Amino acid sequence: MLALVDCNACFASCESIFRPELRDQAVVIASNNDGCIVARSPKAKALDIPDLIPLFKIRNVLEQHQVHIFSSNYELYGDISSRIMSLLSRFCVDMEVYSIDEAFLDLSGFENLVRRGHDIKKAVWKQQRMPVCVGIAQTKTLAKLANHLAKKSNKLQGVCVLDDLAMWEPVFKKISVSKVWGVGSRLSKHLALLDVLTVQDLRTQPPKRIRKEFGVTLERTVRELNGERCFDLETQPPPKKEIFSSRSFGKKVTCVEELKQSVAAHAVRATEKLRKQKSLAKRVYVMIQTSRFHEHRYNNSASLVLPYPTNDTRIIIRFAQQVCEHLFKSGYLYAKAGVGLFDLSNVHYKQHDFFEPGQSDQAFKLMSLIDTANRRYGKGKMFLAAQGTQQKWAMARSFKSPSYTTRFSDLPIIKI
DNA sequence: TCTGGGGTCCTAGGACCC
DNA sequence: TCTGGGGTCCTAGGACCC
Repeated sequence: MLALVDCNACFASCESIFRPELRDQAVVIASNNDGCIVARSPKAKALDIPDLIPLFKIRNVLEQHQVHIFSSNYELYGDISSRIMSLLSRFCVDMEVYSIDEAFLDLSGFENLVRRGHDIKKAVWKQQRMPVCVGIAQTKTLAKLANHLAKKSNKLQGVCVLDDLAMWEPVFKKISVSKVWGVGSRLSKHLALLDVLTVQDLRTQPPKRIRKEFGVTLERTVRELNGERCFDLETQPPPKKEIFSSRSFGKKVTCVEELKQSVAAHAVRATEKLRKQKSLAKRVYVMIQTSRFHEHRYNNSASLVLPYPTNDTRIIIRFAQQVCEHLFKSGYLYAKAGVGLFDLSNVHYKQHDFFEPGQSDQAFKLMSLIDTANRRYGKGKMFLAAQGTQQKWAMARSFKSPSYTTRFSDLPIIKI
């Protein structure tokens, strides 16, 4: 059996660890730039403060009820999280850290599961002062559902074991299908058209029909709801396949230089994460956006194939800024920018016609040549630099494929 | 005035090749 | 009136998650 252990109001609970007097008060945590509410203590939930609501919309309510407002402190939460995870690992044979506040535990071989669940809950409270709920079932999807029930029902006291599924059918008939892991708002609406409204409705659909209508992922979900394991425990999380850094600005940005500054900062952050997991990136992606709520809108993004897989901050900044310049249009109030690193590979990735990470100086010289060519032959155009050595030719080859996405097609190729 | 920041997976359709 | 067709790779974008 699998257990899902999930912290209750994680960020608000983290703040309460060091200020226990907050425990029984209304506390909310705001996102970066204090934009939205991302966590609420039970008292705050009782005041009907919605999740993810922009702070400015309910400022009055917060003041009226003297709600404590915290800016989020992700370093702190990450630290507390890793201590909790290490504690949880002592309660199982295997585990998957699923998010900052959730973990799946493999409880194979344990007998009294209700008791086990309560032991876990008690230990995390006693040692880390973090309230958690525990859902236990045969599959991840069911464990998620069990956790949801544990959170909602007072009777269960924070631990729910879904073993005999037939017995739970009356409950499944009362839970909206949107509570199922993997079913979001769009899918719920689509399912409603087929009269699939509850967990029980979805459970009893023929998997083949669901696959045809909705795809393989939802088919797996249906199977999981019937106790058939389709999603494995990932005990060693695979390295990230994409790495992002993006953020809204505190203040709107209008000039390209400021935008490029922020893109550089994101490139640095993303590259740090890249190196941490010992990967190289082959593609850099940049997006810039005006506010979604502003009338005068402009969103654009593009990606660019790097000349060779790299984790070199200078190279990534340079290319990211170049893409940024292409995307930039003056006359807009930019609200957000981001940098992504795609097509990641292991550092030990060998492909003889690419540069090795240590050779970035050579590559950098070539970049300068390309720059020179850009300046000489016209701004906004990317030229191919190709000179004698094999390595440089190798770079040339990688440019020959349409490196830019469609917005950057028709690049002239010349020899310098 | 002020509206999160990450990620993953899947699919459709275009490009390209033989 | 005819203008292959099938496989594969790539990309954009949708949908979901926390």
